[in-house]
Amino acid sequence: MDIDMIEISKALSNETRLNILKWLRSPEENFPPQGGCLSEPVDLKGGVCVSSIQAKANLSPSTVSNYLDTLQRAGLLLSERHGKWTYYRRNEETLGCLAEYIKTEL
Amino acid sequence: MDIDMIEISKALSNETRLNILKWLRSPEENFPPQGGCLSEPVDLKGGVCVSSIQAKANLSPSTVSNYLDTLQRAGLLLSERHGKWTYYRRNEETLGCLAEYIKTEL
DNA sequence: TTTACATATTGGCAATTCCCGAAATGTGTG
DNA sequence: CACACATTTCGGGAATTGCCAATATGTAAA
Repeated sequence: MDIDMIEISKALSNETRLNILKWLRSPEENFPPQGGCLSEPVDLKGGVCVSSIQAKANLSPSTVSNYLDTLQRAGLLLSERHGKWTYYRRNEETLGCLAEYIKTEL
Repeated sequence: MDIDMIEISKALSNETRLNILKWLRSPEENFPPQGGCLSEPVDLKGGVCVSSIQAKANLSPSTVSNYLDTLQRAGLLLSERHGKWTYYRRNEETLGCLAEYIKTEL
């Protein structure tokens, strides 16, 4: 697992993106139940769809979509598409490596 | 100790600033001996003067001075002036808090 | 005080980021 | 197929950052 510290830092240097990461720590506390419209039940692994995140962030859909993409390209989020919806969740592996990196290499 | 995650992330989202932080982990390995021109011996606590950092970073003095200021305002560096020289060193307290913050709050 | 040197501050242009609306794409439904 | 809806991509104006040269400030030595 290699940490691109610059990409990650850029991704983290925006309040909304930081909040999205924090909200996704407890999806059930911060977002309505997910996956209710899916035809088949799927394990969403705590993932939340873009529109739920957009409603909470109070920014335009395109901005939120861009932010989620930024976080994903930095390796901080994972996404999974089910039907019309894309569910984003935290990538705990990268977040763990990040804390470790800061402690041991930065 | 409060972490301003946005300021810190902005400070870390530049390769040279990241390198400066890493170089300052082992000043004696990365920079010439410091404080040799001072009239009285002082404990520099591993601090390195701007010109030594500038020589290694290979950027203009004003850019490096700005970068050091950015890192200090984010709480990542400490500075101490002795004579004509300003010696910068890592602020390990903030760096420790940062790793802790990422692990427990981000 | 004059000079030299270390550093900090200022001004400015190029590049990047922020955030949006508009348009495009993907996907299930009638 | 046509339509509605979720999301992504595109284009652009405002704000911020990157980096420099020029200038200003602080400090020690001549």
